[in-house]
Amino acid sequence: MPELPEVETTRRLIAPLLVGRRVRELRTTRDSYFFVTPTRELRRGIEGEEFAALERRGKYLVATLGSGSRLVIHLGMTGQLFSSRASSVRLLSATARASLAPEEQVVFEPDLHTHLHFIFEDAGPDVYMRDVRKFGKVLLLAPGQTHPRLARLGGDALGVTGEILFAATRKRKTSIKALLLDQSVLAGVGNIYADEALYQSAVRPARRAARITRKECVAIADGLRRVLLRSIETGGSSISDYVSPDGEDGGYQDERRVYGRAGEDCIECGDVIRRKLVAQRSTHYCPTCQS
DNA sequence: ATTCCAACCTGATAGC
DNA sequence: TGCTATCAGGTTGGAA
Repeated sequence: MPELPEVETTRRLIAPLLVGRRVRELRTTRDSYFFVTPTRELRRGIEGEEFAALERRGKYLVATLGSGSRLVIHLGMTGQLFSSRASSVRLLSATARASLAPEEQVVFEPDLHTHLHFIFEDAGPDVYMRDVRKFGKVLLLAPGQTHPRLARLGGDALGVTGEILFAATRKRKTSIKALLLDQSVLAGVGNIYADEALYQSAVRPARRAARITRKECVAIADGLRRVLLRSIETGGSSISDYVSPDGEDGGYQDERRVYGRAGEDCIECGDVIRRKLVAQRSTHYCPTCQS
């Protein structure tokens, strides 16, 4: 779920819990696909270091350490980065939820999905990263070192313009939806916001990119920026796993027009929202409003 | 060069 | 109740 608005919300709320604090201990789960950098190296590079800055690049978080090394985190599909003070049922498995008494206070305890546990030298809250499906990624870059994952990224989706899209879509045989999801074209757009932006701009997701007019490219760029900014304002979308670092749900799931609304009525025209596969991804659109 | 597709991993849910 | 099949918001690498 974490797309640009969720990652940006996470960045804003977790930055005060990282920047200016020195790590005393980093606990991890066992090495796996999840860790691009082996855990021993991670611990060696991070313990004793102070976080100097936290930036976002597309859906990646990049934390700079005092040493000049950079800790790169991708939340994948189910990644959660949060404070030990966070309290949310989204941080628990369904079985754990079911055994909760009504109104019982949720106290988070690290479980087998909690892959990172930062403990700091001061007495403030710990920071956790949890990721059930392990599609997330963690890597540590030496000072000045780059990585193909970051090098490949296109411009940030918040800075998209009609001209950028128009240039990127020419001679592309693929669908406009697939193009929006391509992180080397635009960094930060995922399945939810691609569908929402295409709805806002009245363009069908399956349309061939090269056939989109300049005017439509402007509409799509405007739609993207509007949807992404509004979602950031509301704290992102909490549809299945996403919670803010404080344990709060986002608000944008209540403002969705198409994503996950197949079979329901279009807010604008009353026609039924459809769902079909485009670019091998579940895609939602209004057959009347979008053409 | 571009597009497609399986793979990575786990859990929730629907259907039998 | 239990089993199986299907589906999930992402990205990669290699095949087509």
